[in-house]
Amino acid sequence: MHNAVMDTREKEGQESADGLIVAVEHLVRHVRRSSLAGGLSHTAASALGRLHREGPQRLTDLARDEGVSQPNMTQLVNRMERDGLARRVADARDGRGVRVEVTDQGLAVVRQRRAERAEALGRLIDSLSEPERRAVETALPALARAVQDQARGA
Amino acid sequence: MHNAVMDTREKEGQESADGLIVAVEHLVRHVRRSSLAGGLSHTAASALGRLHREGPQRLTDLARDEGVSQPNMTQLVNRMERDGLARRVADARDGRGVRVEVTDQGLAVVRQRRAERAEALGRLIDSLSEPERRAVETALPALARAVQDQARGA
DNA sequence: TATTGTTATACTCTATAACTATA
DNA sequence: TATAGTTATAGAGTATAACAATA
Repeated sequence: MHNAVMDTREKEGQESADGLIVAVEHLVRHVRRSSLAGGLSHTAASALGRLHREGPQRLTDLARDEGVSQPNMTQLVNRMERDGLARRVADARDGRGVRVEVTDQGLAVVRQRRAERAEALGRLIDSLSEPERRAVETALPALARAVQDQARGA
Repeated sequence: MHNAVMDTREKEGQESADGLIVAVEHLVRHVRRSSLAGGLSHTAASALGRLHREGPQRLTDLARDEGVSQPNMTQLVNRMERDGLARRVADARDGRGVRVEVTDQGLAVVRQRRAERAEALGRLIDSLSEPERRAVETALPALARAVQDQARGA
């Protein structure tokens, strides 16, 4: 029995993923919908969250890390600046560059949004059985780690 | 120890969610990025997937179920029709309505896209330990079920 | 010459308001 | 009058190409 399992080990993830991907799609949609409150778009929230976690950053670096084009990030920063969520400051060391910072207002919105998402996930988790809850607390961090490992490898 | 745990049981989901939401955000982003291939937008893929699962539907029903406005769905169906992924057919029972169907080409694209997402998730799962894998196989369906229960309640 | 950022342009996706046609 | 759908309009988010300014 164990040998058979080990022999097909490489295919296992693939096979179970076929069924699991539907579950992930439902979860993805739910989380995305729960976080649109606060008037903050997904894109803006993601960029602001990064600026919050990692501090002020070059526009180019922010574009690269967020996986969007440089013109896209220029426009996103324009919108965030207009909405009082972020600001541009000149880069003292490089006359070509600008550094993007979160404003206090932007910070407050980021926190509110994260709380909303956490609350939505918390409601989900509360409705689970105790073993399922433990499984979630193992599975989610493990998957997040796998995502980061894969990002590094790729 | 167990008593203390049980006493704070109601708050547990909320507290762990604060940390888990970061994991979910990483997973959400990863899954979304892995599925943009095939030239199919997230919106179109979601609508096509539903039409595939549930069969031809009224445009209004599709808009409601997908959680978008009716004009939005009109335009989305326009784009999908133009791209050969779906078609409008007159509703025999109601002269006002149209039914939206997936074309064979649309079906092929939906299948390809789902396979891509499943492969991406499969790669993630393959990099986990055996206990983590089992946790994922418990956690994801449980969360998906919780999402659906919540959608019904709300 | 290479890099940083912006501007120009175009397309998808989204919403609300106004409209047409049918029930 | 109410419902199904489209059209009009506007704004966010995305990309590539062309450009300006600095290194």
